[in-house]
Amino acid sequence: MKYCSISEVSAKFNIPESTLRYYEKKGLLPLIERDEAGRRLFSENQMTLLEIIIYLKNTHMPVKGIQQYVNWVVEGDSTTERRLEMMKNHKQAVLAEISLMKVALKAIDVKITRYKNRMISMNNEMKDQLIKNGEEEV
Amino acid sequence: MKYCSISEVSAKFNIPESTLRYYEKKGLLPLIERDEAGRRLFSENQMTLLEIIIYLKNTHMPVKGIQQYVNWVVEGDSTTERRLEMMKNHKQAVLAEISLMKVALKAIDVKITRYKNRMISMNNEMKDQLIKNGEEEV
DNA sequence: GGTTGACTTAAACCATGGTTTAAGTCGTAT
DNA sequence: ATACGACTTAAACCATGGTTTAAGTCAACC
Repeated sequence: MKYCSISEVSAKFNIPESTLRYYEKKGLLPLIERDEAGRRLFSENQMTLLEIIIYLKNTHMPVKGIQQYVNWVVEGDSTTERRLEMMKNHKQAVLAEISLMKVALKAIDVKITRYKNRMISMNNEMKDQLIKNGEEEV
Repeated sequence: MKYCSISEVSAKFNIPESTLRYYEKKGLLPLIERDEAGRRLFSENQMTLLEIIIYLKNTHMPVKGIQQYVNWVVEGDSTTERRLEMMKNHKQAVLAEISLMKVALKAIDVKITRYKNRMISMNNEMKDQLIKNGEEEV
């Protein structure tokens, strides 16, 4: 089993060390061992857990939810059903959020189209103006 | 032009009145008129703006960004190009976020599958145990 | 004409999710 | 042996995005 220091984990996952300490304190990263000097040693398992924590964060699960999930992981197989329920619910929440974002994207696209067209007509008006000025000057 | 009171807007968009007041204070809802008694009157235009603000919030644009956008809207056609750029950038950010979420969803699906299978095997083990006990009792 | 109910304000308060600071301990390279 | 860099802790601090509170105004109904 290979262990990583906090700086290695920080570099690997691109997460500040302060955040990793904060996650430990909040119970998101449980049972981290220490070396003789008291420095954290992250096991493979913990890094795998960190990976899923990052996925849960990327899908906006609040820290408290992740905390609950991690507690259940630590508790072991007796919590499998609760974890299954949690992940199923979370999946639905994420799907709902994604579709909300997609609806918003459409509205944003409408804006983009409108602004593009406005740019074009403003451009045309400028040209017309130049031509008109040209005629008047001839 | 029809105007709405704050309670009507709150009900229509399902946003607390306190939040609408906060948005006004932060400059997200500019130029709101008042009746003789000092109560807010939301115009059609402002409600259209509120709708796009909600879309921008749903796609996680920070209040400061929305503020900037609204300032440009108020400023008028001379800011069309900047608004176009902003919306194009924001669209890319949203697409990136959605794809991050979709990657996470796959990891969540893996968990769901794993937990389902574990439930099944735990179930089977229980049945085996029952059968074994049955045989021993015969 | 007094009590409701809907609104107003400024300012204090809150939750979330970290980040920063200060003071101190190791282990190693010079 | 000492200086340096990497780490430790607890506690204070911060940004974001609201929400709540307290004190007051107004219009309308009874």
